[in-house]
Amino acid sequence: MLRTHTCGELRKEHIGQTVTICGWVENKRDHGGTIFIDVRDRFGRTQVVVSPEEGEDVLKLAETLRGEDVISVTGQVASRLEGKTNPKIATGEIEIRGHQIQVLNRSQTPPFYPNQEELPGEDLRLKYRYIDLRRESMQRTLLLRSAIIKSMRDYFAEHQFIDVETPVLGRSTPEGARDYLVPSRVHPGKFFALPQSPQLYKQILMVAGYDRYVQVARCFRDEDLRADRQPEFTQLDMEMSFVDADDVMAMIDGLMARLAHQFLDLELQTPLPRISYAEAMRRFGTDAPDLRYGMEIVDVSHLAQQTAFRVFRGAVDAGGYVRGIKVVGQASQFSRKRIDELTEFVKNDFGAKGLAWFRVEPDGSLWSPISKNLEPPVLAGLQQAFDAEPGDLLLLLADSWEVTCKGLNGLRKRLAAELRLYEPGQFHFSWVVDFPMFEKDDETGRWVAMHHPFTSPLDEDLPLLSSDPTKCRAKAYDLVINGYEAGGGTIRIHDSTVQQQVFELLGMSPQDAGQRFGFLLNALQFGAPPHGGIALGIDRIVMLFGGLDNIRDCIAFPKTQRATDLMTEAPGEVDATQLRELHIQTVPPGK
RNA sequence: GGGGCCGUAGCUCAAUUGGUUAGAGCCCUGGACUGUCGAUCCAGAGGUUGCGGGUUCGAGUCCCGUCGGCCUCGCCA
Repeated sequence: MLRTHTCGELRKEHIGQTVTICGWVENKRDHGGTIFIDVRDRFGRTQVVVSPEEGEDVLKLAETLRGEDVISVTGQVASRLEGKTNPKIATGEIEIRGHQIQVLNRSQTPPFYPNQEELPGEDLRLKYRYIDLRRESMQRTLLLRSAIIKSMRDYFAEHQFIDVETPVLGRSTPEGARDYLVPSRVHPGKFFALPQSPQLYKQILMVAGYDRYVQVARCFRDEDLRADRQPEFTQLDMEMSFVDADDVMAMIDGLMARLAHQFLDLELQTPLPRISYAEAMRRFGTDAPDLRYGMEIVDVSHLAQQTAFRVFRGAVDAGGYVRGIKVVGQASQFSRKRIDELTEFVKNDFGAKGLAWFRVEPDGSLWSPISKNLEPPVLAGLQQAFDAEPGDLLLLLADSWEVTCKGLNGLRKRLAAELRLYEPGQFHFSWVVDFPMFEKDDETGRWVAMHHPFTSPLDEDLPLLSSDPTKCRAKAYDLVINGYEAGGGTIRIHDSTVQQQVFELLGMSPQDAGQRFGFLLNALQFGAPPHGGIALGIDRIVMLFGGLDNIRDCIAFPKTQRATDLMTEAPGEVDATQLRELHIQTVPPGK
């Protein structure tokens, strides 16, 4: 070892010892005679003092040091002078008298410093990620991530789960997200796909009798990025045999309680609250509602049927809805300009035709640019439906079910953030359950599986598979934390006739199904136990637990929004030779 | 593919309705200084205003295009 101690561990009790520390020069304060150097490693910061009595050589060397140089310092631990301690750092009561300094490596002047007060632009941080990762907050997050993953692994190990690795090179399955493809050199014209999740493998492990499987698995999806979405991300993937949905959720309840206790100092009440998909859509307009605050959606479609006002009446006559939310007591905060911004927001982002709004006047009446179009009983009905008090602001959308859901969810989230309807350290964990089995694909108009085609229907909904599949609900459950989908899972079909029925509903012939998932269907015929599981988004959980607002800050080497790596400049060009070996020809993008 | 915000010194930012030689702090270079911890003080260096066009007597500022970063809709079983 080149050192005897880290930069974070020396205390008063070490006074008198001769030690060697190594680290980066964080700061230098040169008084001409005496020089102070703060040496930093990931464990902390220690002050080194070089005074003239240490000798000409070491003093001269100390003068030349610059930020981010890597040095080792040998010297005696000493008490700081009376009144010169630094309570801001853990080692602030001591300092090292720098008898000997060795420069292990000089640093060029870096584009930015890890301790600079204003964060540089994110592109710079990503290009020089090795410097960005020296920042204390990045190190704190990666340490948190490491600790969370360790705790998860410990938990599952304690519950008899076996960690099994599954392939990264797999077979492309056309459903779901776009695949990242890997060409096969050995098989011209054929491709591997990187896994979107280890879904099929873990089911096969259940057939193989492993009973409880867990893996920290890297997953890949070639879709556009968001603040909470990366093209490669990490799942805590698990699967259990001989269980139903309650068992899987209970297992995760235990994990979440453990993590919340350990990392958030929060005692979760388990079982975690559950809400059905239908209720979530009705009350919050999303399958991942943020339950830290209210501002629930109110449906006033029944009133819209009683008015001649075309905007409202037209929406319901066309099979749509009039629904809205109430901003309590904040009407005065909403200028015309701000409401116009919200209107543009729902138009641009969710395809709403407009935004209707009402201010509740001191006398309790509703004022709005459109109130003259509404009959007094309708206005009274609105006020009653929203339980509107003076000072409240009502925001309504008259549109299809989907647009009212998306728009009101968007408004609700945006306003909650702007109006600070929740505290920074506040958390809400819940389950959303009873998802529909099927949803309509807007492009093709076909029915597709909402989760995946192996999801089991609810037992009581089995008859609906033949009578009214759209009403059929699935044994699917999503873990939602503060409005983010933190995980999702299902109980799988283990009955081949049910599986066939589902394939048929999805428009898949037995031949189609066999071609796509033959290996799984085969496996299911050789003694498949009832089984189910879940995958948790580790990056998102770290993001939430760390109080961060973007997933890149929880990943050591993330991609930009355009799915590139600014540090390595991946993706990059490859040699023609490589392409030839892979039997690949590239076609320039069409205009 | 659509909507939005941003791009000025190595970094973070400023620059009046379009108007003189584009400024500040930090960093960097040199100097002074024996107890600082955002050290201090003095001096200095540092600019293709992302890039390319255009409008104008005159563009960091306005217009068009383009590149890059971020937010978002679509997309993400």
